[in-house]
Parts: sequence; C-alpha cells; structure tokens
Amino acid sequence: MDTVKTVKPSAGPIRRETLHHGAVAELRAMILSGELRPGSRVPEVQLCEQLGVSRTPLREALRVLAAEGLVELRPHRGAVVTPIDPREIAAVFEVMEALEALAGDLACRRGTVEEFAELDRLHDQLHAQFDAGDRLAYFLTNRQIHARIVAMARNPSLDATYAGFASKILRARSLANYDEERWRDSLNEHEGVMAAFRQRDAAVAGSLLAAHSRQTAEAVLAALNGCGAELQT
Amino acid sequence: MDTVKTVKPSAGPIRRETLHHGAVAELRAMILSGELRPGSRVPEVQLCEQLGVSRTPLREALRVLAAEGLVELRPHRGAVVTPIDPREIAAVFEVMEALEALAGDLACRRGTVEEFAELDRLHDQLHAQFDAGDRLAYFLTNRQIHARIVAMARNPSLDATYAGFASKILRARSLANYDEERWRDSLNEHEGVMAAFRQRDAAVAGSLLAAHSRQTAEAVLAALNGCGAELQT
DNA sequence: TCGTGCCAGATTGTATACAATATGGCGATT
DNA sequence: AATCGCCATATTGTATACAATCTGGCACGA
Repeated sequence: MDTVKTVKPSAGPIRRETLHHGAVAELRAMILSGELRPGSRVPEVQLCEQLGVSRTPLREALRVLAAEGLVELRPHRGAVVTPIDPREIAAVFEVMEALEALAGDLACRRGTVEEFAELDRLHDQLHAQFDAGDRLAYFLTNRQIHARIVAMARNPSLDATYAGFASKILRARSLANYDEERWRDSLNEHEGVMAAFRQRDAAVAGSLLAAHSRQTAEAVLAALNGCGAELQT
Repeated sequence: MDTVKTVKPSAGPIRRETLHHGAVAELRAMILSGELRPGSRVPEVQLCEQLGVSRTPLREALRVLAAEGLVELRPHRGAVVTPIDPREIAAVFEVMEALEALAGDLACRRGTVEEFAELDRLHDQLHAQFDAGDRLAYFLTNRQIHARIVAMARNPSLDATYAGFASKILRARSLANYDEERWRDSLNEHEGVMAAFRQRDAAVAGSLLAAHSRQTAEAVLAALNGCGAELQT
C-alpha cells in the first residue's frame, strides 16, 4: 500500500480537466454573467493572474471562445468581449425561432412519458413562480424547460447549436428585462406549448414554440433599442 | 516619400493573418478534403513541421477546430479527426433541413433582383453541367447555389451556422457518392426551388429546400450505411 | 497652429524548455 | 504459462523567454 499511485485517495475528483478547458468554462461564465462587459478589452496578463493560469492555456481558451463568437480577436490588438449588436441579436433570434420549432417538433415525437411528466412538473413550478412574482426563479425554470425540450429532441447537434445561440441571447437578455405584460404573455405561450405537448401534437408544438421565440425576440429587441447605445461599450 | 510604411505598395494584401489563423484554415482544408482521415490521430510535432509552425499556434488551431467539432481532444492522449458517425450525420441533416427552410424563406423575401438573376444563371450552369455529366462541376455549382441562397437571407448567424453544418456534411458526402437516379432527382428539386424563387414564394421555397435537404440526407445516409463501418477508421 | 514622422512603452504572437501524463514492454511472482 | 506491477519512452500540457506589432505622445517642420 505504499506505491499505489493509479488511484488517488478520493481527495478531489481526479482533476481530469486541463487548465485551458477550465479557463474556457470560467471565462464563458464571466462573459455570460456580465462580469466581463460587452465591448470591454480583455488583457491577457490580467486574466492570467485572475484565473491563476499562464498565458498559454488562457490564449487557447480565448481562441475557443472566439470560435463560439463570445469574444473577437484582432491581431496584435487583443481580444474584446463581443459587443451586443441589436442587429446581430435579431439575426440570432431568427435562427433560434427555427431551432425552437425543430426542437418542439422532435421532442413531441421522441420524448418519453417520464420526460413529458417532468415537463409538466417544471411547468407547474414555472406557474407557481409566476404567481409568487419571483422573476429570477421563473427565468431559471424557463431556461430549464427549454433545455429539457431540446434534450427530448435527441439530437446532439441541435443541442449544441441551441446552447450556443441561447448563450448569445442570454447576454442580451440580462441587459434588458422586459415588462410585466410580456411576462404574463410568456407564461400563456408556455401554457399553449404544454397543451400541444400533452396532445403529442408535434406540428403545433413546434410552431407555438417558434411563435414564443418570436414574441420573446420582439420584447428583447424592443428593450435593447429602448436602452439604446450605451450597451455597446 | 521614402519611409511611408503605413501603406504597402499593393504587393500582397498586407498579410494581416496570424500563424494560428492560417493553421486553422489549412487544417480545416486538410480535414474536409479527406487528407486527414476521420478517426486518424493527429500528432502535433508532425503537423508542426508539415505546416512549418511551432506547437503553440498549432495547438491553438486544434482548439478552434475542436470547438467546430472537426477534431476531438482527449486530455494527454492527443487529438483525433472526428470520426464520421452516421447517426451524427443524420442529426446534422435534421438541423440542416430547418436551416435550409429558413434560408429559402428569408432569401425569397430579402434577395435583390440582381441576386435572383445570378441564381438563375447559376442554375442554368448547373443544368448544363448535369447534361454534360460533369459530376464535380455540378457538385461545386450546387454548393455555390446553396451558399448564395444563404447569403441572400442576410443573416450572419445563419450563414456561420450553415457553413459549419455544411462542412460536416461535406466530409460524409465525399465518402459517399450517390447514384445517377438521385442525381437526376436532385436537379429536379432544384428546378422546383427555382420556380418558387421566380415567383418569390417564400413559404414554398423554404419547404422545397427543406425537402431537398431531406432527400439528400436519405441518399447520403443510405450510401454511408452501404459503405459500412470501414469509414470509421 | 496643425500635421507628420518617429520613438518608447505596452501588449500580443511565437518559439522553446520543462513538467505531467499515457502507453507499451519487460520481468517477477503465482 | 499467465497475470500483475513497474519502468522507459513518447506525447501532451504548461510556463516562460523572445520577437513582432500596435498605441500614444512628442518633437519637428510647414
């Protein structure tokens, strides 16, 4: 029992992650949470000491985030957190609408009974959170529901693509809280979607989800344009 | 006029590319062309001398390609060119169908007269190449047409996403040439799409493009399953 | 006063050296 | 003879050093 090194004594979950992988996760979280503001420059050395890694893994992480579109790299001029451009968000929503429709359709066809039940449970929770006026909880449950629907579609490519688009929308959304009326409408749209799911009506579920996405887009874009240009920097 | 260095005398477009950027382009081309076979390992040092760069930019390039899904990284075990999994290709095609529909719809609404004319011209060219039996030329024109349609949609996010999916499909397609009958059907489907475009019927154009994608998917997947598992390694 | 060219500082891009981990083969033990 | 454990080798992960490029400001001249 003295030279057993293939198994660690359970002190920490084997730390199989590489540094740049972890850096990607942390940076992404920082960007999505708004800790790194859109349009702000990202000095490498500063982030290095902040994350406790060297420049090499950090730069690899920046390349990955650039491929995801969360940062932009300009040769010899450093990286900037991708600014939130209302036109780009509009474009993202356009694609998102198609993805939601596809996800809703496929989820309806491929979801298990357990998954539909889980969806029902989450929807009830959503409703309760709306009644309680808990915006944050509602928001989180809402994301969870949509993620579940996408998962039910059994399509890894759709899942990955959806996640990428959702992250871009999330950034815009955190800057623009929409109003009470839209909130109520949103819940009603969810009701409709759930009704379609309960009837296993794939076509309707898909188109209702698409419509829901379109309505959300309008609200978010209106809020973005309302806030104006100070979001850019 | 002796020390003007801000403007180069037009000898080459200012060479603004970084090494890792170029490496990404070259590696992607090598993967898409099949020069790097699916499933094959990718030793870093070998690629370094092959591309004439150091490990640092090469590794950054590999991270980018991993984010695109063209290679897979396993910690301490190197990178492999993502194997072609028929199930994954099927999933990709499912999303692609939705993207084609969206692209067709938007292109119809937003294309300029000049772009529609250009599309007509390309379609005539496609037809001629079919009559001449020139598969390669047909294939290239086909890709060009679809790219043009996506461009007409005026949606950068759609464009980028479409390109990513198209590249994955391209790899599978190069392994599986479909038969004469499918070729003829494909041309006929293009005829239908063009007819819808000429009438500026967005809904029909979108659904026909989606159907075209679905048919293509069936043919490619059939060919993939026909070839069998030797494609994996 | 304004514009231009140049330079110092800072930051990024790349190369290389070192550390950590996986792989394959060898020998000891049962 | 077969299996298990260990070690040498190769490959990847990370850190650091050096080169190239950009930025901002200043002096010079028109």
